[in-house]
Amino acid sequence: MPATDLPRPWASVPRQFRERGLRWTPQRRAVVDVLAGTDGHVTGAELVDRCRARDPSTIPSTVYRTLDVLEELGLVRHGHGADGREEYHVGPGSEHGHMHCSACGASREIPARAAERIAGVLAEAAGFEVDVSHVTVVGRCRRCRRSASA
Amino acid sequence: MPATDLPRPWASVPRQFRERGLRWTPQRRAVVDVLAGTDGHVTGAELVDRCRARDPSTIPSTVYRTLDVLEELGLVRHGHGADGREEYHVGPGSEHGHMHCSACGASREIPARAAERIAGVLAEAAGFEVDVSHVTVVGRCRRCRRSASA
DNA sequence: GCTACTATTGCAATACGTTGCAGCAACATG
DNA sequence: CATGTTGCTGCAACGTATTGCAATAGTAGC
Repeated sequence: MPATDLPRPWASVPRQFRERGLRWTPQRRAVVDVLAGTDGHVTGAELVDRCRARDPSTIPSTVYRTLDVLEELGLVRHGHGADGREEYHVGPGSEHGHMHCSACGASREIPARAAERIAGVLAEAAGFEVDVSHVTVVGRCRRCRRSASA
Repeated sequence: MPATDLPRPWASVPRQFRERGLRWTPQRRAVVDVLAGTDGHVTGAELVDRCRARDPSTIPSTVYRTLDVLEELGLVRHGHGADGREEYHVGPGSEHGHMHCSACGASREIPARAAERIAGVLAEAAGFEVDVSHVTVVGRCRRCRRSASA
């Protein structure tokens, strides 16, 4: 199985691993395969499930440890959903936080423009540099506000 | 044990329970007692531990369920720490989010003024009404930024 | 292809929270 | 004070995530 089997953004991952003295194992490849077929976000548990679907012998701790490594390499980022569970953003370039409506359960991305302004506010007020992609704010979305006030 | 044993802001809690058709039980009283002796924030696990310190027979699920009820009554609010664990803010009037520095581990409150501006940004950009006290943003604090750039 | 080095795996144990359910007990009522 | 309702508790099982450790298996070098 040549490494070129991996889709575009992931093709060079095995090399990145080895260059760092890390090892490219079947288990890691499985996780990366699953991530490559994932669009946007996944929770840790979902990822474990999908890996298990391919290989029932998959061990959760291995998946989580692989995700840690991938995060160090900058290939995924993780945050926490409204309920505090791990949530992974796949692929660099998709940095964004989330807004979660506690009324209807919907989750939307925070627009980049808004995220920038928020980062600006915290930088100015407290000198704090926010990791935008780690943020999930909870509240009520436009629709639920309207129907509540009606 | 008269209800007046409970410190100021909690004295009327038993009544609030009963008025809603809820019951005032020894277990609930224990949780409220512990909360009354708590300043600011606690994690769920901490709360369970403190309850167990008073009464080793305390059951975690009872504590968590009591916290849910107290939150519905508006007596506590919960958010999620940087690692996604439950974190309770004790007492109304202390609505605030947190900034957690992933470098040094410190946690500070988000200044009310900044929180307002952030809420404004999201309301304007997406019509979203943020529950400020549920927010924990992760990033780097002023000090860690400085030492990193040096 | 074989070897040595050591990064990873698998597993078991642990921590934090949640949920379903049967039995118990608060409390309003008479 | 006895009683009926039904909200709560305790328990056990489960879901999600993390950690320590011994055994395994990638890799580089020969």
